[in-house]
Amino acid sequence: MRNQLYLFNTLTRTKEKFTPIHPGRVGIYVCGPTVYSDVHLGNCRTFISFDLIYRYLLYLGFKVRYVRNITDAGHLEGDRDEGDDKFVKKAKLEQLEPMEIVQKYTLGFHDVMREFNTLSPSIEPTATGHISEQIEMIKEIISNGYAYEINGTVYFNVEKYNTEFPYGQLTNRKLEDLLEGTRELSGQDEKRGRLDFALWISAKPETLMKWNSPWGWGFPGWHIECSAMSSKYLGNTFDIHGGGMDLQATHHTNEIAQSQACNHTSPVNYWLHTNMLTVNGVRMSKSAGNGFLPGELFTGNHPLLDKGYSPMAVRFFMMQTHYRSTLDFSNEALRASEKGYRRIINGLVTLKTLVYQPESEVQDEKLNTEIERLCELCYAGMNDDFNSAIVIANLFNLLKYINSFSHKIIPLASLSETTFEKMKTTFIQFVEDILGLKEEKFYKPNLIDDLYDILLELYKGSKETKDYARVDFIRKRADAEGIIIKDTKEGVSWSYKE
RNA sequence: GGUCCUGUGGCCGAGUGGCUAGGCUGAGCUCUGCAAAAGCUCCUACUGCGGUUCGAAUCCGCACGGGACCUCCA
Repeated sequence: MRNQLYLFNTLTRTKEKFTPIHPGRVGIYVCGPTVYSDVHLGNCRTFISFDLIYRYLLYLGFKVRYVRNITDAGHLEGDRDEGDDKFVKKAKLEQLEPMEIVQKYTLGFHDVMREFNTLSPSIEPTATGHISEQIEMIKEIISNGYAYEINGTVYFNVEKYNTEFPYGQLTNRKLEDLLEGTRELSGQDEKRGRLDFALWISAKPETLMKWNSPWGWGFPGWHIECSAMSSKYLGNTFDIHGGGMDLQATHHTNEIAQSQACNHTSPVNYWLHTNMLTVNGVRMSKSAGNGFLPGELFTGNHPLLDKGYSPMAVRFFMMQTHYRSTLDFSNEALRASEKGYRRIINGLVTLKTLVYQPESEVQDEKLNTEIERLCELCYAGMNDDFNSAIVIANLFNLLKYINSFSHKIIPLASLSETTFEKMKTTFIQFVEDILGLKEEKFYKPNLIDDLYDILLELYKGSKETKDYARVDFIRKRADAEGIIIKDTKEGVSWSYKE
């Protein structure tokens, strides 16, 4: 394990040295998507950022249990603890069963995550699969005196909780300030406190997704699922909890309160929050309607896009920025990243072909030191709160040398074999294993067809100049690849060898 | 209104109390049949005004600009 990992803890608003609860093991929970519609690029950024974090923890040799949930129930529209569940609303719209919606968008989400080359979490629990755990937790919170039931709905008593624990700790806010930002309770409200939130919501007759509970038929509130599932799989106190910054004030604040009220302990040691993706300076969000779907981005089929950008170019684009900074989306920025990504990958391919051959030449002491230094800077970058931007900058610095070696501008033998190996493994591991970038050979869908066309043109040209040696060569090589080149009356074409 | 964050070169983006990240773009050079790639060089910034300091873009204050959260959202 290299040096020490530091990470920015939202709870303390400082960069802290990372010390896992159990040496060598890390438990991490990340709030996953609500699968009632397609994930947009902003959602993807969070998951890609945590993929980087997960990958680096693995790289450091930790045994990591990475839990990322799927929210497939109980997520209300609006803040009044009434009205339909998002899934039901969408289901009515699409004339589908709620679980059909869940299935459709869960699969879609997984496809997108795969395109972005993210590693799968260790456990991907669903809210609907953990209803009883949530009910048990709510029961415990009630019996501990932090929640009350009214007409089949259970509310968390924030003001009472706040007398013992700092409710607004995660966003550094006092209860009075929070209260100031909320509306007066109207006569329709049944909850007692303005900040109280629902743990369990009573079902209406038309509610489709409902479960029986001690408080009657209903469904769980949004926040309780994460508390229930994180404690189930990671314990009452675990190492890292992550999510987008937009979840900090409400969802995560409530999660802490629930877990504390239930388990009498603070649930998480390190809270990590990723920043937002913006479009023209404004946050990308579902409600703002400025979200890009990954598919639109890949194909370029969107009014704001000049062209399509490949998944790896987009991943690289995100990696060039630190996860806690906002990232502004523009064609110009994306184009720049696309080029940068290709340079890195070309370098990667080049590097893999480089073979060290010691020569009698004198080694360059300073060069060895410099290369070693650049390698160390990559580790230092990641250890400093997963600063992938620093890593990439230093990879480019290394790339300059890699290209110089490859072009024999600098003789490779001026490096010691140890330094060469270090450069090689550092570059390859950082690009592939940590940043999660891979060579996209054929992200251009028609590339192979186009290459056939080129081949056939060469073939035709060779026939015209009666270069039969070349003609035979092309045909033989194509045949070896399982492709038959045919001269027909209509012209030259090819088919698969039968 | 409340609570915060932020303002870096043509663009995107790191970072730090003094040792000028990096990428993209543009210009030039080397190499080169042409081209590409690659290497080298140049364009060298930190919103404005004060203050602290031997020294600040980096710390503090004020002003202005941008944004987030406080309501569903990664």
